[in-house]
Amino acid sequence: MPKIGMEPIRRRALIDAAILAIGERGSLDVTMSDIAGRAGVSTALAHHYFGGKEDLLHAAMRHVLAELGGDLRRAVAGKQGIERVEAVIAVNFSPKQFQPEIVSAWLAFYVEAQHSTPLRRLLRIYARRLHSNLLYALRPLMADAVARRAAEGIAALIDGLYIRRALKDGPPDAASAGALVQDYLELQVKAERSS
Amino acid sequence: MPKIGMEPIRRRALIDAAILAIGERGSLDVTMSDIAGRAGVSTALAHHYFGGKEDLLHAAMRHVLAELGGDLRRAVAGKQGIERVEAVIAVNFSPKQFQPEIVSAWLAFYVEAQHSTPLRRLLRIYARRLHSNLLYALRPLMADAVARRAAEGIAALIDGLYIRRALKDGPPDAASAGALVQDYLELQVKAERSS
DNA sequence: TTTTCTTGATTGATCAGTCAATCAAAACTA
DNA sequence: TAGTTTTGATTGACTGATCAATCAAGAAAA
Repeated sequence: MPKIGMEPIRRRALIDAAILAIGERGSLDVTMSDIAGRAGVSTALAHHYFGGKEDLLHAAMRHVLAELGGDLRRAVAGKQGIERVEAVIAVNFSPKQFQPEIVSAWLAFYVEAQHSTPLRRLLRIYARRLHSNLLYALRPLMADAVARRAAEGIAALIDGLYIRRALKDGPPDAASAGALVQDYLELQVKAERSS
Repeated sequence: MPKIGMEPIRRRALIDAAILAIGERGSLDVTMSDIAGRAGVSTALAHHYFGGKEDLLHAAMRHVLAELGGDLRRAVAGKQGIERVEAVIAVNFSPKQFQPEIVSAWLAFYVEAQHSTPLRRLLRIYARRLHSNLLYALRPLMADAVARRAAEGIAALIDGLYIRRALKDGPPDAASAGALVQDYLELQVKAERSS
């Protein structure tokens, strides 16, 4: 039943399968055979479309990153100040992004980035964008040094809550995890007002 | 030059080598041959003393955990309230614990714990102890619900800063990472006093 | 001599990656 | 239209490399 124009369909199926496999296993230590099987094709086809395992894994990571990046861009569009920060937090704890499989995949990519320069570069770009996003929104609300620290803290809190989610430890639901970060933000803003 | 009583020496050397290897690689995906080589022995000897790879890795993790646990117990001994919380924070960002290799090893263990029940159990025990430690110290300082949230937040912040350390992102030195958590603690305490 | 420590060599399993062959739609031709 | 060729899609079978685990044998103390 081969038809023309299968390529984009297969690529997408393989990427989705890879993310799911990585998310379930919690690490990049998955076999091509597992991924291909989930996508309903042979390993040879995965190699045909992606070249090698690394390429497929990197494509999967780029997909996860682009997905979050897109959500983030849409969420902050036109927003300023505290509303903008709240939007950033909300996206990170949205049902779509805070899914256990996606969170686990993130953690796996973080680990891999430690010894893969291209992956680290990708993550660095995303981290920088998040940071400047937060900083831009926080600067009108507080002194520069405080804003920098707050941005740093929010980013770290999000990462920490992601880890704890992957381990099924910590706050069980997205809502209370998000509330915890919101609370941190409010504390910083209040402290600044009373100074 | 085999002598008697080598066992403890070799075990220790192999565990140290394993931690170093895991820390450098940033994941548990290290070979017995690598570990044994670092310890200056053959792979066969590693199997002789530890049975299998898993056992050695678990022993390494238990060692890292025991080390931090010991430091923690010593640090909080006799301390109460805010001093106790500060001691907990200080230990987590001490030069010994915040070393890049140790931090990377932690991250690797976190990842592995996602699909290893015994490892998850070990981590869970440690996490609980940390949590109740913080809670016990925070309760006199603030309302119960607030104390719980603060404990949750401090733990998540520490984890988040560990991740960022492993990725060489975020605050570069232990001091400013620790200061960030201290700042969070102070905000919570101040907010409580003014309510 | 016995016991403890140690290893080289080997085995078996797992996997990424390759390749030549198949299949079926699409495009072309008479 | 009917037949033929081309082309993209797809796979099973194979290869080579890596690695955990085993084992029987050797070397040095006791």
